[in-house]
Amino acid sequence: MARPSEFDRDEAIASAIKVFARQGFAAASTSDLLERMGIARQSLYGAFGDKRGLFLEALRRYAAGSLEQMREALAEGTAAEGIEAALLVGLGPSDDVESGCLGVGSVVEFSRSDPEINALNDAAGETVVAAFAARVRNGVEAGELDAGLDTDAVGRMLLVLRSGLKVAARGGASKSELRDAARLALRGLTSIRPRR
Amino acid sequence: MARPSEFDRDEAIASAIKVFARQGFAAASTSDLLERMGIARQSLYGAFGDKRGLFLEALRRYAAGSLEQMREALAEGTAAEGIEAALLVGLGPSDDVESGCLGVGSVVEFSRSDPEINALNDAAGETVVAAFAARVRNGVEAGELDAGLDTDAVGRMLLVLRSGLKVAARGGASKSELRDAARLALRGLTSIRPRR
DNA sequence: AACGTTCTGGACTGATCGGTCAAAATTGAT
DNA sequence: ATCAATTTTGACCGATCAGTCCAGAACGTT
Repeated sequence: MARPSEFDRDEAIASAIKVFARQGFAAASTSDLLERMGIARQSLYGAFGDKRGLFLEALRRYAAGSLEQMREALAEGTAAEGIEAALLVGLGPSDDVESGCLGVGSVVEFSRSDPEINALNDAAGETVVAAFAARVRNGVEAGELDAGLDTDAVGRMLLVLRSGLKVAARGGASKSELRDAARLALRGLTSIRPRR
Repeated sequence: MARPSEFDRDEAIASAIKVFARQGFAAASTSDLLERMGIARQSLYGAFGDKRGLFLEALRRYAAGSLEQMREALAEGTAAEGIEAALLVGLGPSDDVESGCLGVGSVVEFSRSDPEINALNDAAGETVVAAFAARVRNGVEAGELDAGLDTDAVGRMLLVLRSGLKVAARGGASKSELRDAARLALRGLTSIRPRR
């Protein structure tokens, strides 16, 4: 048999996520990645093909982890509380001032120019929307949210809102500013309100 | 006297804005810029110092233009209509599928790493927030919006929302999806509603 | 212990990066 | 027409980029 790998693939990807999240794809040099991942050049190309392959793997991993975080937060308290928690989880300068969201980062950096990245982001977005929508339906059934809501549309709005919060966090907004913004945008969902 | 410039500075900046908005700062090579701007290498360095200087100039110009667009849209119809229009102006795939927002793009790309860019974006953000807040106050006085609102906080929320919409647009969202998301997030602002 | 296999480290490659330089070209003023 | 000033042009620079190659080290198997 052959000599086994000396590095842990999961740890290496986790380190790559940090680098990509802070610097973006283009600005993260392979040397940066190798240094932070603690592996040799050949190991990277052997294990991930090339820089883009590593990025795709990192994006997949990040999306899965991010979704899991959101699902947990979403289950908290009332529907409004859970949604607010899911919108804010992982944000704010408390974690890492310079570290951004790989999802938002890749959408902004690549737009629709890379089909594979697009497919990944589209799928991740739909999953998040579905999770939000399910919690909204749940809240409506519990009488916590306005019964007249189009739950899918609300799900999409919440994804938009979360993207905006991530941009604001990356721009330096404080946790309390983010929370206030989230609450204000959520006002329209709670309780029955007169139609104009 | 000396030989006059052969290129129009404003046009050159406008072209640079397009390149930077589509590709970001790092991925836009000086060769890309020169080609699209239609000027020679030395002209760029003579007129703008370096690539970053050109970017700063482009960002300034873009922010001013974007603000002007928003002010016009903001004045339309009722407060809610104006705010919705301001949130959506310039967005959607109708204009250019690949062209993004230089403001959001630079925040995501640079985070807080470049003080000069940060100062520009911070100032632009505050101006937008102030414009939104003023329109909200106006709407409250006209009885169109809930009187209990913290208008500054609403202004900040609207900036967050606009960032999110720009990300969604860059990700390929349709105009109607963007409009629906904006309206849902604005529901909480219109008319008096019972406190939970 | 010897072998085959795989991984590691570091030198290397052509391409491209942002930026500079010097000479030619073009202008208004005299 | 000549001159001073300034832009343009295109060649050029070292640095860095993503990616390749190869020799040697480290393993499981036998």
